[in-house]
Amino acid sequence: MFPYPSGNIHMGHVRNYVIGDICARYHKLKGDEVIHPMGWDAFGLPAENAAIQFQTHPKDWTLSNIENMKEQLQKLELDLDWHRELATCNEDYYRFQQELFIDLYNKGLAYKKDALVNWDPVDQTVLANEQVIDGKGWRTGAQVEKKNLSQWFFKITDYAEELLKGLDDLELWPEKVKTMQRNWIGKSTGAEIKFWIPKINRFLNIFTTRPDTIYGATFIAVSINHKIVADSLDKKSIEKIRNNFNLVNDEKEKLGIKLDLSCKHPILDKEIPVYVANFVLDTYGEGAIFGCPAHDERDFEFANKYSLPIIKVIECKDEELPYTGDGKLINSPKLNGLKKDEAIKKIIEYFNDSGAGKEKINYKIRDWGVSRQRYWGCPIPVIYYEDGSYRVLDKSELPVLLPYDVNLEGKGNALLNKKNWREVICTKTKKAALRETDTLDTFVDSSWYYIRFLNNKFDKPFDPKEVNKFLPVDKYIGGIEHAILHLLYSRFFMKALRDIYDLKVDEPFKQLFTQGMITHKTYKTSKNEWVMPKDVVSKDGLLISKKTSEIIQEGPSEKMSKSKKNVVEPDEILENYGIDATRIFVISDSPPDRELEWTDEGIQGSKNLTHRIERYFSRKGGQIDLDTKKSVEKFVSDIEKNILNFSLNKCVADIYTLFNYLEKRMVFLQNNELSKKILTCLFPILPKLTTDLYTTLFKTSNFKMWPSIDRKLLIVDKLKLPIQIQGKLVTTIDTKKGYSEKEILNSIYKLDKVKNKIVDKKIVKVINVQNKIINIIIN
RNA sequence: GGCGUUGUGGCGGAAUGGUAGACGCGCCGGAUUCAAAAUCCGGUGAGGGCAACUUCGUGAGAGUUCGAGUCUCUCCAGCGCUACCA
Repeated sequence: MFPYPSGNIHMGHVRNYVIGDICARYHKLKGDEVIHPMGWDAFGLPAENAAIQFQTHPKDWTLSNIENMKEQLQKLELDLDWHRELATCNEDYYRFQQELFIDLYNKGLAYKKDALVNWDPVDQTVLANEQVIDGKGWRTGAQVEKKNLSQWFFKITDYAEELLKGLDDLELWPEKVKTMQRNWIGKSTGAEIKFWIPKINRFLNIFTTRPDTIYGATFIAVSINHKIVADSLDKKSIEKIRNNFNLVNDEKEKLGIKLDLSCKHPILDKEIPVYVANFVLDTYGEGAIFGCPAHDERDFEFANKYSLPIIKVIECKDEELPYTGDGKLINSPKLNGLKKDEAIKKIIEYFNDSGAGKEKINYKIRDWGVSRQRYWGCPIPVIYYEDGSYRVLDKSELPVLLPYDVNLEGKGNALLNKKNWREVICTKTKKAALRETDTLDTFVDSSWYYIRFLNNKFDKPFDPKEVNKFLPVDKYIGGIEHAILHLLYSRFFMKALRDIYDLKVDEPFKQLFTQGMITHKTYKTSKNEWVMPKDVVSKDGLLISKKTSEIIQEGPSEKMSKSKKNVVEPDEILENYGIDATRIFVISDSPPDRELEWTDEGIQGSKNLTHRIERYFSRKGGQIDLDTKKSVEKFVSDIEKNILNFSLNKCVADIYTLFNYLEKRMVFLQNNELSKKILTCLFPILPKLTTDLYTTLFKTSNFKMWPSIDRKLLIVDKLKLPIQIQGKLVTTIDTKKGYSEKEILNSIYKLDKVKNKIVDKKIVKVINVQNKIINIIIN
């Protein structure tokens, strides 16, 4: 995943990109065609905030950050395709995004509507549902407000089913991410039932997953934003109710107001009351429910509070109420005796016939709101006429450039005040018009950058031939924090573009690898001030501050963060330990998908390993025999397997194992062909060191291809065969592969350890798993 | 509450159903050094034994199997996501 140019590379970036770099270098050595790009997710709010704070311009701030971070990445000597570099804030990127917007619009996948949207009062912009966490803005943490605004949306809901189904085929994605996406899409199967309201002469549509409990329905509840509320109460009363709802302290407390309406029960000859209730979500289903208190916890609570009847329709004990499990239907003439699933099937059939309802699938996912009331983003290519109508521009009218000269100090979106940019004459109608001042959510930028990487100079967004040839991305590496946002949006984009451009690609990322975060111990003074690790020294068993000599308390290891100051700077680490040691350490201590604790001992140990390898190749002597060749061959095979599995921590273990073995036997390979093999396999992990050593030993820095493995050398004939009695290990014996069971048993029975155990016993059975184990069963 | 995921030495972690603890860190001995760092050699799951050796041991309990860290079920704990989703 490409980074946001915040100013500096941090250790998380280093880990992310080193993992990718090792893969890329390995595949290049294998002769594979590798695309290993880098770019910048360069639009977004921090630039605007920084611009105001530091009296600069978002563009200048962003571009200078990019320059700085690029320099830092280059210090890491990552093998990146810099010719593919892109920044989403540059015209040559976002103009093509405007084309894609037009494509989406023409395909009916972008539309504008009035909607109750999430408003972040601090960032002064709308947020997508995915960007609201616990009712708070994902960046600011501010309580999100509801506002009714006219907004652009992408119709991700059209793809809900495909996005859900597609997850099953993403075998190389972590289960965790797939689960999160499944939950977010939130498919449920049930029925939509029509309830007739005689007084206003209309139906109320209600979605339920439990149509089998229809006979137990004793009330209806709708959301405060439901149409029938607006139709039956005046604005003042609605506001009053809304305020009452907002006053509730306990989020789960149920509140309801009875409307002067009642609904006909769709089967029984009775009417049930209609409430406005605070627990009914207006964004799910149609914003209305029927309450079956006997078999739903919320309905039960509500019914008790407002003394509504509770009718049991599934067999259970009274004290079990509300009972939500399966059971035999009762008190339900058409369904009595049936179990839940049968009852659901039957009642839906009945509704189909009577016209009172039908089977319905419902999704939690909502359309993606992409309008942002901010300056630093991709302008939406739309103009508005004085009568309020709008026109989406033609591609020939692009690009709509983001003006540079704006006043960011004012209130709201700076584009609103940029008159000479905003006011235009429509080229088609010659009428006066105003440009759309909202910009696109930055997640739109990142939803297709991997496509643009294929050809960042192309004069259209992409070349379908290249897309079909190279996509999906084989290996995609990044943090898990994008499990829903970026990774879901990108999947949607890929599918939408597939349908617009008739592409052959269904998914953007074939394999997803989520790397773990980097943690570090935290340090605090007695005044609760955070202290950076580099400012802490150990003295007489105490930790003290280098600067002030205050005593420092050590806290738990937590994710590196500027606020807790428990960070180490990549620049300093590179300076002190070098590229290779840094690379080794970020992959060595933990599997790459788990968290890694940064420690001084750890990075020092990695440094020592690089010295040791250097030293090894400077020494001479020893006899190269078959065992040496075999150990090198095994090394090649293990490293390869572990790189392919992202088990990079095991690669480091393989390195230690190899050198432990060679040094123990005092075999120093020097400029032997075996050294070539070893150095080639080490190259993806330790590019700098191995290049130097290779040059010294072989007078060239041109690595050959990744060595092909001689399978014969991987065969191990010598064998320590475990001998079990009753499945418990008794001893091991040295033998060779392909031993004869009969002969080996004879010798086993002579062993004291075995004799002692089987004396006076009868051997019932001997299980010989050839070359693996022998298990003797006695009675 | 729901879903997912993880539980293995002092620590990070290895183990296609077949010798649990590879490899590293730390620690303990020793060599080298005036001394330290670095380096090198040896040891290091727990209990018992002078020893050969022996018993126990992968969160708990059951099951499948000749054999379970690994598969199944039921719990427990941590982590993550989600949460009035009808």
